[in-house]
Amino acid sequence: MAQATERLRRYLDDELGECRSEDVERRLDELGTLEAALEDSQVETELDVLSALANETRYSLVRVLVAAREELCVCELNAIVDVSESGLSHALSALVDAGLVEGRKDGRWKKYRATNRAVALVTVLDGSVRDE
Amino acid sequence: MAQATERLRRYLDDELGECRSEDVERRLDELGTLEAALEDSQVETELDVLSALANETRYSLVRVLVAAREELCVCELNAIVDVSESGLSHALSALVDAGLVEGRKDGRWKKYRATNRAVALVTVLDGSVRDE
DNA sequence: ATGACGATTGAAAACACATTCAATTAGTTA
DNA sequence: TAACTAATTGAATGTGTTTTCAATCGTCAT
Repeated sequence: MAQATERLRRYLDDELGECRSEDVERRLDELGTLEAALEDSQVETELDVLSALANETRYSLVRVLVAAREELCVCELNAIVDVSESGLSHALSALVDAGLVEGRKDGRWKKYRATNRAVALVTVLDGSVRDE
Repeated sequence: MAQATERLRRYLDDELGECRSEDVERRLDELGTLEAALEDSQVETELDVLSALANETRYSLVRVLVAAREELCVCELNAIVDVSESGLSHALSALVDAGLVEGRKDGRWKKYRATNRAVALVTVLDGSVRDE
């Protein structure tokens, strides 16, 4: 960190023409404010959501459930992804934890549907990737 | 797969009251259509974007660059994250590959800014996580 | 030119994750 | 109750990712 702030001092010196140690302090403070703009717990949740989506199996499931606009049975989702029955169950469990899908038991079948969160994210992701 | 479609047949039988093999075929076809609604290459890109974001170091960088609304020097970003100089460079490189940040060389300094894609995703993610 | 500095790169080590297998739970039917 | 089926769970393994270290590239100053 000592090395790093020294470099920052030189950078600010370059940018501002001059730079006292209080300028470095101020900049560090500004950067810290940018980072802390959001609660830690919320950032943590966002990372959990991203981690849940960042996997081919799970993302396929979410995409299909969003596109379906209705709940689908596990036995139907089985036809979508290329993992074992157990792997599918693990995937769905992770998506539930991330608040991306909701599960409901219906007799001996279990059905899952996409949450609003999943719809919003898939929609924006589609849009932001389509128009490069 | 043989086992799986057999289960699907029983499920459709439950749901429809009856189920011939053509009903199973039709349902499998419908599910395939849902999955294939988007080009493979685009889904691949979306997964790359998600993978790039799904990491504490990289997500912190993106958040700060989005919040900053201006380009920041690598030496400034160094103060944000808790990795080595080399680790920071690797992280930024991955973000560039995913189209989430853009880099520009300015003399001996290098500056990065968030792309529209990054702004859109962070914004929606914030919104969708805030209102549970 | 030479040295110092900012930043990046590639390879290795440390670490985390996804998938499977085996066992289990819970619902349904006989 | 016992047998069957749908789905889940936990542990283990294999695979991929993150991080660091060392070396390198480009820029600026002397």
